[in-house]
Amino acid sequence: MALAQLEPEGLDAEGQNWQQRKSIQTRLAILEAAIDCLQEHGFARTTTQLIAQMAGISRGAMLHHYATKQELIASVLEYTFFKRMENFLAAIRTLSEDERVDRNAGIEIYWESLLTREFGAYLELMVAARTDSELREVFLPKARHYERIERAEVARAFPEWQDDPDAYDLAMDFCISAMQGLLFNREIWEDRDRRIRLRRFISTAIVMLRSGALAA
Amino acid sequence: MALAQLEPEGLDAEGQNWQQRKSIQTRLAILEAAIDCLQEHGFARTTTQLIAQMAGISRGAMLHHYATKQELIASVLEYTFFKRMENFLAAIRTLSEDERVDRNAGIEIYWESLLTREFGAYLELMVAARTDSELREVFLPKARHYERIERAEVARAFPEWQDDPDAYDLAMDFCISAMQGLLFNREIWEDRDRRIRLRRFISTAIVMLRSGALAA
DNA sequence: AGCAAAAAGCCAACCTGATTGTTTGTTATC
DNA sequence: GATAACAAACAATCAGGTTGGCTTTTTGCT
Repeated sequence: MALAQLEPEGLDAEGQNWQQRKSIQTRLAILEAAIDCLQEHGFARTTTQLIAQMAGISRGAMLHHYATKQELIASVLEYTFFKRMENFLAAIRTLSEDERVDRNAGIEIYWESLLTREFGAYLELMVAARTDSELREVFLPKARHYERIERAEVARAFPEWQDDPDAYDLAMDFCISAMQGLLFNREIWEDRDRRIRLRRFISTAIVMLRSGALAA
Repeated sequence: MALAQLEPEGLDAEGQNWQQRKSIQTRLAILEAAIDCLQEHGFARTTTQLIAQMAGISRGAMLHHYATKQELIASVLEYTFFKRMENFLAAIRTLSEDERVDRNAGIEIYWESLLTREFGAYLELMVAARTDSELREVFLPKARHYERIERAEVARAFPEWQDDPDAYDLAMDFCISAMQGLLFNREIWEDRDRRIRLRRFISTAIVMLRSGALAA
């Protein structure tokens, strides 16, 4: 149940020969282009043509690497989750114990991870999967798998929770819900100060949950 | 700033003549069909053909009532918001003071309002508007307007908050974020008990916020 | 009141543009 | 020579919107 287990295969290995290196490079360009497309135009308007164009290759070349759109989307799913998670955990590890435990700085880092291109694309797939049955069948099993990995990895990064696993689970559910909900309403709620106040409130609630003052 | 002000025009008046009544009836059938389509297939796959088919009329007839898809969507937006809000407020008014204030029953009613067909359709437009620039221009101004109305109407339904408007604003933001975030992750989090526990936690946090024990 | 013109509700066929996946061909690498 | 990377053209499908026509209701004029 470790993050490293699901590092996208075929993208990291420094290939020996020219063709492998070229292939990896092109695949990465396609994935990054797909992320941009998803973020900017949404899943529905993310056409294979647009991705290829943004990646700077022909559609034919793209369909050589990813035979179908579904196959590409599955790769984007893995890639965005892994990249975001890796960056998030790396950022958490840079925190001092004081910042992490007493000042609850992980919350803001989590919030920032929701504002990345990677999560933008992931989110787009997440909402599209609610109504697109094909995507749903690809997305749900993966999302549930990722969720378990995320929980385990984050638990390791926040050892101060380890003596109360129930509270930790609740805090995770709570943090994810509240933050993602805020993300969705961000554009409707124009008042930035109010959004900041909400994040501070969420943070306070989590601290109180950890201290046992806010038992469910 | 009252809900009644934005009751969709042309749908409620009991028209005198036959044509007006027929027209209203058809428009309602179209709106309800659009809600079903949005909920089931998502915005991207909600085609005019599908809506017409589900409403039991021809595409030509539909485009007679709503000349363009954008026009129809704008009507769906108004209609779903109004209908959900009206039902929500009506349900709140059936609560006794004890249920509402001391047992915080409004939270569960709000949650149930998020599970309705109307909110399902509204949500679909909300997420699609994040990346569809045409829809965005229709959605954002309306959503911001509705948000103000919602706040004012809900404030009237929960008079126990009226002596602390700042806490009320925060509680609203918090409740909306956390509940909608939960809604999004509902399918990923398979454990129903954990979801119930999260709602209880959110409820507790709001009660503590009202009592002043959880100042931001 | 009677009747013709106008308008409303409705339908079917057509047109244009876009998207996906397939097929065929070309060049460079193994 | 076989295979991989890539490109371009093709076919099938499907979207939204327009046009013309048909039936019923409403309106206005005598």
